[in-house]
Amino acid sequence: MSNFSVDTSSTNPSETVLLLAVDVPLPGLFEYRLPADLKVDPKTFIGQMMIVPWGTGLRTAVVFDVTDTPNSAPEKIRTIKELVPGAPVFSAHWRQMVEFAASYYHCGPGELAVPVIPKVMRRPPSTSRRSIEERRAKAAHGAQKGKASASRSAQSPNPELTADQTRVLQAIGSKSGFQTHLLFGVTGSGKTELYLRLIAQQIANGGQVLLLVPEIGLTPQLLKIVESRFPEQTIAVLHSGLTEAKRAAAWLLAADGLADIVLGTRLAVLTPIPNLSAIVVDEEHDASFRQMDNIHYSARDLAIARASMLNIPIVLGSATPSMESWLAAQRGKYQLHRLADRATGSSLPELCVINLRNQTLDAGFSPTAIKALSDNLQAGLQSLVFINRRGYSPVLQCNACGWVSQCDSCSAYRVLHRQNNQRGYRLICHHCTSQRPVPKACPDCGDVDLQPMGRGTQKVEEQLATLLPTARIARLDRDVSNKTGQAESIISAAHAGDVDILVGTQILAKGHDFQRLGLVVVMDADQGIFSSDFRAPERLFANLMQVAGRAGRAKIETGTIEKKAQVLLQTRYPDHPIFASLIAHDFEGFAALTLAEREQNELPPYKFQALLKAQARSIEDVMGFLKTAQTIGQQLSEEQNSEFGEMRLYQPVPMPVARVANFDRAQLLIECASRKVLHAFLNIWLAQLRSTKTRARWQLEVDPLEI
DNA sequence: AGCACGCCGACT
DNA sequence: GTCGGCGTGCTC
Repeated sequence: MSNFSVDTSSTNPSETVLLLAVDVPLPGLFEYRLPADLKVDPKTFIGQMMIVPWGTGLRTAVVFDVTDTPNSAPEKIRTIKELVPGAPVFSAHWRQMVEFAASYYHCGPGELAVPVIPKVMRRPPSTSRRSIEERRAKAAHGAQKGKASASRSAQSPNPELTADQTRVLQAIGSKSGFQTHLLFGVTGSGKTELYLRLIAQQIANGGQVLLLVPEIGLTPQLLKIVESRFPEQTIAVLHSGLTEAKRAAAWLLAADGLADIVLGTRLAVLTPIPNLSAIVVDEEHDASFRQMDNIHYSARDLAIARASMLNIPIVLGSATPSMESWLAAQRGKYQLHRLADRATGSSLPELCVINLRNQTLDAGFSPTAIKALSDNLQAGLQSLVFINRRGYSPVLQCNACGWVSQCDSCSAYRVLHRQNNQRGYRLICHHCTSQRPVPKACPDCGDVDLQPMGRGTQKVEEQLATLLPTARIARLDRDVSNKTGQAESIISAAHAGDVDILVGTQILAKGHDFQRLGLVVVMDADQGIFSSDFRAPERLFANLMQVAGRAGRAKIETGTIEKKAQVLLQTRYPDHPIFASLIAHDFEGFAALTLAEREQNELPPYKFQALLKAQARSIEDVMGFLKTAQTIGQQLSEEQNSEFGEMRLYQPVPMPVARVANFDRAQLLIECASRKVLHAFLNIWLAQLRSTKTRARWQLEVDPLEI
């Protein structure tokens, strides 16, 4: 206890105030005063969680610092309502990381800091059902009990490492301190086993390990593997599908240093982990590491920043690394480790490209694909059919006058969906989720000849049933997986062998092992080849590799003959170089080609980008704002002796879907070869934009993924 | 982002 | 005459 007291009388010219990260999308920290009767050194509150008045209500906040020289006028500074007892104290390292992230993504520190705290712990103590101390005790008890029951079950023996795995494990272990390792290997090459070995090494030394995965809800296998390998250890699982109470319990185990392994999705990257000694990011290329609810950040990049600040190793694993990571490895910034062997001994699947041109298709399938599906069914094996469109049909059209099922709030069509339970159909907009019944006759001309154009998962499922009447067919897409339990039951039915053909979207490619999978059909491999988004081919390659990986996980034996799993890619552009790389399972060739193209066209990862997005009720307001922003930016870069001479500002353009829910949307891309210059520019530019009067709502996205 | 204030349309 | 839509402005 110090005698440092807080003088609230306004005669004192300098008073010590706390600087807090408050959960609002405003830059910087906010100044608050301690209650006058509290005679405690304000510094002792650094890192504590507080409830503070904000506007008319209350907000959760974290104390980041103190200052003797507040910026606000004394009468503007409000007093902290209360301290949240029992909350973990956020370490200097954690605060540094949040401040780094806030400056990098040009958002408020509180926007990042507060949402990582479980909701039930963020409330004022008086309104909480359970105190944090109670939660903590319960979580620790639960973890203890979990260990006890786990240790009774036999621990699965560690599999023998391949020569490749041993070499990589040694290479990673030989480097101490911060190092980004890029672990490159196809599905089944044994990346997971390496993660487990690394984790074992770290926890043997008393460290905590953070394991980040794309979407844990869909990959319970990994959790099972980790649990069975570490029955004596405490594992904190953090993902968006948990109940708030469970999330709080797991989070406390991590934050109190009790969890040996923190297994989580992107949300977990900012979890306080006091003894963090290594980080693993599985499927580092995966887009789901990006964007949280509102703020767009890359969990992978933040994980690297975190490892760097703590001077600890980080391992990024992928069969198809992002171009950013691959280039960093080429330049020696990351250490590249290749895992060439297929550790499970199963062969890679055979990929075949099917030219759709001049072919008579049946239900969207080429004759080759239908024959393959039928043969695979005869052989008693399972098939996966990929179609990247939800619903029955992407658009409903009037054959007489050309009317289409345009959404009246968005620049998109309403998609025809078959209702899950009833027989009926509805038109649903995938952007604003508005629904309409299917009109009996054309709203424009009254003709009754309304035709569904194109096909989605529902139609494929229906048509396949006609084509192969004996096959047991199931469907898996977001519409199905949104209904609780439905996705799980379909997956377990597929695992149990009760499904012959599984039709679905990309959701199917992630982390499922189908033991008797003999065939994968990709109905339309073409989206992405001629997309306006320069990253589309990269995503296509990663998706197709992942899909192919599904088909090659296990050796399939029919009778005495070993059957190689087959992947059929239907395309109208069979000569596109992407397919040659795919057939050869040659990511490196694809990456070399892609990087050369990116360098030639001055695109990331050779350039750094930021995207200013704006929306308003009228397109004039949106474009007006972005034009102003462009002019301001242009002036900054053209000033005499400007350090921003190399900044490039593009013309504002409407977004690919220009209108959503009656808001017009447009964007302005800016780009620079130097990250440092880009961020210095953004700081000045954004400050000017904030003081620009406009009807448009806007936000900045750093390192945008989709343009 | 919330939340309050303020100004215009369709209803008990 | 009001309820409520959302446009606008403010938050230490």
